[in-house]
Amino acid sequence: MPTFEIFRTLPEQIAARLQQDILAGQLQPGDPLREVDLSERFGVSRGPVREAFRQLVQQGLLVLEPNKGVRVAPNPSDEMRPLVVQLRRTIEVFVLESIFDRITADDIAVWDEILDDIKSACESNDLNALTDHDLRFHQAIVKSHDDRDLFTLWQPIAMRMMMQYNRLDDLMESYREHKRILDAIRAGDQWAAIEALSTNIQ
Amino acid sequence: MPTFEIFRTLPEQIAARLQQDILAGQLQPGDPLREVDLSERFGVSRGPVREAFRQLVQQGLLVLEPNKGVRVAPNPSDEMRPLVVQLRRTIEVFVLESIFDRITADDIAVWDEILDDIKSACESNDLNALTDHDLRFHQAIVKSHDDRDLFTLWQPIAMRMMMQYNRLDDLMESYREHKRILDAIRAGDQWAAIEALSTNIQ
DNA sequence: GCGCTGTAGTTTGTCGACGAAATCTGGCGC
DNA sequence: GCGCCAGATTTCGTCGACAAACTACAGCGC
Repeated sequence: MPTFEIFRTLPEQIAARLQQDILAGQLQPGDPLREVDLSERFGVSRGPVREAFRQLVQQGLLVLEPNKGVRVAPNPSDEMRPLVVQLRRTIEVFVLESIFDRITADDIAVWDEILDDIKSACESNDLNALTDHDLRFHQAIVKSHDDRDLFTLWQPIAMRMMMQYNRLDDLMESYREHKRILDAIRAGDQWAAIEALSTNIQ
Repeated sequence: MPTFEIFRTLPEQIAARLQQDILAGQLQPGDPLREVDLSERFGVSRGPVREAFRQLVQQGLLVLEPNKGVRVAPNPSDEMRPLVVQLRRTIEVFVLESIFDRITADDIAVWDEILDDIKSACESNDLNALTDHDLRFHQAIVKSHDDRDLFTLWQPIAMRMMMQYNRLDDLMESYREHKRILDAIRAGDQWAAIEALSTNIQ
């Protein structure tokens, strides 16, 4: 029995941890992951680890070869990036369009907090933290849509982009982009919000 | 690509079977699925069934409530359909654009066979068979792209559409639409092929 | 030297069993 | 009759063990 508090299901916790490690580059594309290694590392049996693997496979972060285990997925090819960008834009713009007049002060408060985290990460030049908070920012927007199903549709697409998070030379630019989105939302300017969102996704 | 599906693993076979049952409407939205029932039905243990469940959850065909099991997912809301249509069009058009000048006679031969199946299903007014072959037709196109990852990205989106396959009054129209796509490809007319594909996806 | 083959060792795939959470059911108090 | 609580039952979550598939490598024949 693990000694730490359980917030979500065991497989979810494991998947979340591995996702961090992969997006942070501590696990490189091609690296093999063994079920026993991780089950020992997390102090659980192989079952939950296996389930976490399958989850991450569906999200595109791992690739599965039957009877051979999983490896960290290769980065998406350059050819595919425009497609993935277009798909992600389509979804997030759709969300913004369909909830824009229903956004509450609470929503904005949450997003503001994440924006602060983004700012901190940019200021301290911490790329890993920035990747994490950037993801959380967009996650929060997508999840604010009533239809929770939308999030499961968005996630694998967003993951493909997060795997190669090296678009900006100046990290601070990321903070400015997200601030522009949130400011536009706060001002009730839907066009500007969508414009800023589209600019941020590329 | 082989003309018939090759199933490597047990969970894959189970997932494929359940997918058929769901798309054919033999399992209705909201129906609960119990692990022991299916493990007995397929003569396997609960492990593989569990894994198949998780796979179908990620594809949007099932919904999972922790500690409560899985149910057949509700049909996508009408509000979401335009989004899903746009996403699926984006991907399939992308595939067609990026492989158009590399399509071989073998590719077309495979697609022709599936088109025949579609024709048969339309003629015998068999909606379930049509759903199945329609899915196979588009699967074959998407899978013909080098990047196998594209398929995993496409699948959950396509599934959302296949769950409500009731667009046409006259089934024969489906055959004509797919024939138009394939004829355009055969004639080397990229614009017409994309146009026909977009018409088919709605 | 080169390639094949068989064997040992590693890793995944599957299974049956146990414990935990949720649901159902019946009885009690009001 | 109605609502609530407790025990029984069902179902999921997790585990440890066994079986099957794959890998690596040494030995053999050519």
